[in-house]
Amino acid sequence: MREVARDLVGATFLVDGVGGVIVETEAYGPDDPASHSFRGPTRRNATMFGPPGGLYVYHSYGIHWCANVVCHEEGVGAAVLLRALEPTSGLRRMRVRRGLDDAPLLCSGPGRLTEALGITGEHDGLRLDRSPFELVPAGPHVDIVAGPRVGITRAGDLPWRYSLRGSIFVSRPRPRV
DNA sequence: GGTATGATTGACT
DNA sequence: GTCAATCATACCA
Repeated sequence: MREVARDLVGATFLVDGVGGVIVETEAYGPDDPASHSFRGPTRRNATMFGPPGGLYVYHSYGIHWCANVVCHEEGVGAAVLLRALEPTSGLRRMRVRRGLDDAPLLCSGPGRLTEALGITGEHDGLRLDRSPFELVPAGPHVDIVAGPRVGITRAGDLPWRYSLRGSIFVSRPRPRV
């Protein structure tokens, strides 16, 4: 799933026509203490064990939604967290949903991203290759920076955060350039 | 049934 | 830099 995480950087992701270019992702896999799938299937993470190419959405801190792309590693649940994107389409709707004007603040963080795109728990388990989603692969020349993942309490040393080098749209703890 | 915790964010010192 | 908000989920009894 680290490969998927890298491939997603630079891809264009839209929900109902609203979205942009993915600039930051994180990989969560099997044998990964920080992954929701680590302790086996539960009600929340069931989607992670479902078909690859689905969207895994969960509620975080009782406040935010976080969106992941499901992928499998040897049949075990794995996913890629979408952390940030560069807004390119539907800026107006994003600004209304976020209550902000500043473009770099619209989607620079997993909770912000889902709010701007209108992703909620109702999207959990849906397939990404169907409406309202659109996922356009990145071009061949994507300059990626790898670094430690953000906000986790276990396995914090694994460099499974990937971001677009130099992008101002990545989330707060800026990756080392 | 009860409690601890978190893949975050925004406000405040 | 520090800290509270806020609640679904997971885990334990």
